[in-house]
Parts: sequence; structure tokens; C-alpha cells
Amino acid sequence: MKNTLAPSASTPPRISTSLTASVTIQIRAAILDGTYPPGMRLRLDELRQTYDVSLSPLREALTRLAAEELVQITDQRGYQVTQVSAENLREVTVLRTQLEITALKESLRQGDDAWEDRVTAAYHRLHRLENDGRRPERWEKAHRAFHLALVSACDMPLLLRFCGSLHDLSDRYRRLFLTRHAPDKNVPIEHKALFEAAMARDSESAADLLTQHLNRTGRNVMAVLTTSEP
Amino acid sequence: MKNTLAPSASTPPRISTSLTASVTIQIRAAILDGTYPPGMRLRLDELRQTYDVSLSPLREALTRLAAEELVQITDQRGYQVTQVSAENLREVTVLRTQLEITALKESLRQGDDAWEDRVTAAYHRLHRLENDGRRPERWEKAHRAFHLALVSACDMPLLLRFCGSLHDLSDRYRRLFLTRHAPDKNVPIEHKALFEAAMARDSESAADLLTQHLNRTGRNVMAVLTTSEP
DNA sequence: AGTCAACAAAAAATCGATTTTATTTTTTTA
DNA sequence: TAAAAAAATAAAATCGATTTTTTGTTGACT
Repeated sequence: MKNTLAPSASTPPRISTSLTASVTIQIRAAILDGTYPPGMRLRLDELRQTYDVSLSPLREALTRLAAEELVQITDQRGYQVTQVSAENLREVTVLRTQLEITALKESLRQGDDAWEDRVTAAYHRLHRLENDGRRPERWEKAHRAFHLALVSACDMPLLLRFCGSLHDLSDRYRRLFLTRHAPDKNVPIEHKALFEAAMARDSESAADLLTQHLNRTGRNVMAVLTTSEP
Repeated sequence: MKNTLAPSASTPPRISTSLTASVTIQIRAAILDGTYPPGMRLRLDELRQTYDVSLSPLREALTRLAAEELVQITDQRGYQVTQVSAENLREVTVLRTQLEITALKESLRQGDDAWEDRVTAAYHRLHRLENDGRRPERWEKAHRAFHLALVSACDMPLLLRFCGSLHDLSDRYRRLFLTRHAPDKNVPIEHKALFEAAMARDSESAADLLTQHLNRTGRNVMAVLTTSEP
């Protein structure tokens, strides 16, 4: 059946993105917020029904998520949500710190006016949502956007990809283990200091602040992780 | 039809690995050695015929290669071999240097006797093939194994994955652009020095040597890349 | 002639059925 | 009864056909 100009009533609106991409986004979100907990087996038949798609886009989505280390593939034996561990948290934190500092320094060196605008806008959006507590999803989004904006002028696409993946991985830890804890009062202060150092193009201070910021959260998560898990 | 103990004559031997994995390896090799040159469109129908498989394993293989940045996916518009550029070469070299140094230092700190044995064995295999020139494939393999062995004791799986990807990416540049050039006489010397510094657990020297080694090759490639390409 | 729309061809995306492999359960044998 | 073999079940892997999207071409109209 061919498409006419008027959208058919029987056919759903049909967003102009591939099913694979859409399913990837949905499953990633489910893994990051703990809906699919660490270690959970992801059976193709179940997912097929949940998302109402066929095997092909599902497999491809899971393969993409495996590239981000959110899913583990074992040939011939299927898929599962990547496990968490103290060792992995440590590695993720170390790598994220190192790479994000590289990206940040380079970004401070290269950032132009447009970058300053992006960072300022992202910071204010984040600032508005800090201490609110009633909009966790929005805060998550703004928080990610702020960190991304800071490094966005580094002009190193591959590095930004690594940073993005590592951000997701450490975010999962935070969201899994710090859900029921009072928000760290220092975090908003750290964001402010980081923002100001970035605007002042003070590389060393910014790098130090970022390191402290990431390590603080890492330690908080580690504390819960190692007490809840033997 | 069920499998009997005697392998059927009509059915091919059937290796116990997934088709996807097998096709991934073959296409990766073709990209790394230039058989599929930068920018080449990878049409599913053509590949389907070349490797005699169906769409599903092909798509999955290409998705995996996209995760390694060897293939670019554009939704709804297919696949192509990742382009090369001076900027990308620079980024790959910088990131590889930084990450491989981190892995190397940690490996020197943690490496045990088994690690020393692995590195020694890998070095001698490589040494035997240097200056030979008649066994390029074997040298490639030994070279990769040596670099991998050096960092293999760092106990950071994620970092090793990044290093592996970056190694492939920079290897492609070297193989694409230094094919018709006389081998750099300094490389075997650098390998020897690097091996000895590693065995002596001299982190600073080893890191310096690795940096020089990677930068030298990077500069050699860059020279060819920037003259051949306007 | 140049622009735009309808049409045609090519390629990617998706689907559901089939085949292969792994796992579990049952049965047989020592 | 315990170990081994066989059968049954479940899940992943693969295939070829169908649908959707993109791209290229032709022809009408200004």
C-alpha cells in the first residue's frame, strides 16, 4: 500500500527514525534507571513482546548497547544487563576522570562564545533544578547536559564518545545505589565552582574541581555498594 | 535433521562459532588491510553474496564494527568504511598514547611472573620477525600481541577494550599509508628499549619510550597522509 | 530552459518462519 | 542409587520474503 499525502488513520504516526534506534533508547533508559537490574537476562522473546518489534531491530539494539558496556553478549547464550562490582566502579571512575579532564582542558582552550553560551544555559537549567528533588528525571537530563556542554568544545569526537559512555556507566551506579539517600549537599556547590572556573578558563582549578566532584560521587556510591553487597 | 556422531558429508564442517562473529572478523580484517578502503560504501546485498550469509549476521557484524569506529552507520542510509583524516589521526594518536600509558603504568605495577613470561615470549616472537619484511601478516600479529602483552596485567578490562580499539584504528592508518615506505629503522630499537624498561619496572622510562614510539609512527603516517591528500 | 511533482528503481529496515544450539528432564544402564 | 545417554524443551541464530525509505529519473508546467 502506498502512502498518500494524508496520513492514514490505521497506520500510527510513524516517527522518522529507525525502530532500532528507538528501541535502543528505550532499553538504555530502562537499564540506566534500574528497571532492568544488573545481571538480568534479556530474553529476545520477552523483549519482542514488550516493545512490539521483531528480532532484527532488537538484536541490533542490544548489540549497540553492548558496545556501551551496558549489555553483555555471550555468543549462542544470549544477552544480559552488565553486572556491577566495586572493581568496575573504580575503573569507570578512574577512566571517566582522566578522559573528562582531557576533554575539559581542551574545551577550555578552544571554547568560543557559542560554547560559553551553551555552558551558561546548561548551568542555569541545572541550577534551577538542584535542591528541587521533585523532578529527578529532569535533573538527570540537565546534569548530563551540563557535563556534556563543558567538554563540548574539545573538538575530539572519539573522546566525546568515550566520555558519553563512561558518563552513562557511572550514572547507572549513582542511580542504582544513591536513590534512597539524601542528596549530597556539596554537589550543587561543586557544580557552581566548576562552572565559574570554566568561564574563567582556569584549567587547573577546573580539572581539580571535576576530579573532586567525580571522586566524591564515586566514594558515596562505593560506600553503599560495598555495604549492601558482601 | 539431527546431528549424528559422524559429520555429514553434505553439511560443511560447521565451526562452533556464530556466523556473526566470523563475519565480523573477516570484515574487520578487510578494513584494516585496506581491502575495503576508507569511505567505501558497504552494501548489504553485495556483502551478503561475498560472505554467503543472510542479512541478520551481516547487520550485527557491521554494528559491532561501528562500535569500534571502523564503520559508520547512518540510519536508513546504510554503512560505510570510516573515513580517514589528519584530525582523526591526531585524535587517535593522542588518545591511544594517553590510555596506553595509563594501562602500561598500571601493568608495570601489578604484573607478576606470568606477565613477565608473556611479555618476554611476545617480545622474542616480534624480534624474530623484525627486519624480516617477508612476513608482514605475521609481524602485524606479533606486533599487536607485544603491545597487548605489555598492558595485559593492568586489570582494567574496559581500558583494555579502549586500547584494543585505538590500536586497530592507528594500525589501519599505518597499513594504509606506510605500505610502500621503507620500514622505520628505529622501531625495532624502540621495541627493545620498551621491553627492557618494562622488565626493569621503570614506569617513567617505559611511558616516555611508548610516547616516542607512538608519536614517531604517527608523524610518519601524517607526513604521507598530508602530502597525498590535499 | 528551469523548477517541481509524480513515478520508478535501489537499498535499507523489518518481519515471521525455520534451523541450530544450549539447557533441562527423563530414561536407561552399570 | 549414581552416572550416562537420550529425549524434550527453551532460547538464540539464521534465513528469505515483505515493507519502508531513500535516491534517481522522467515529464508536465511556468
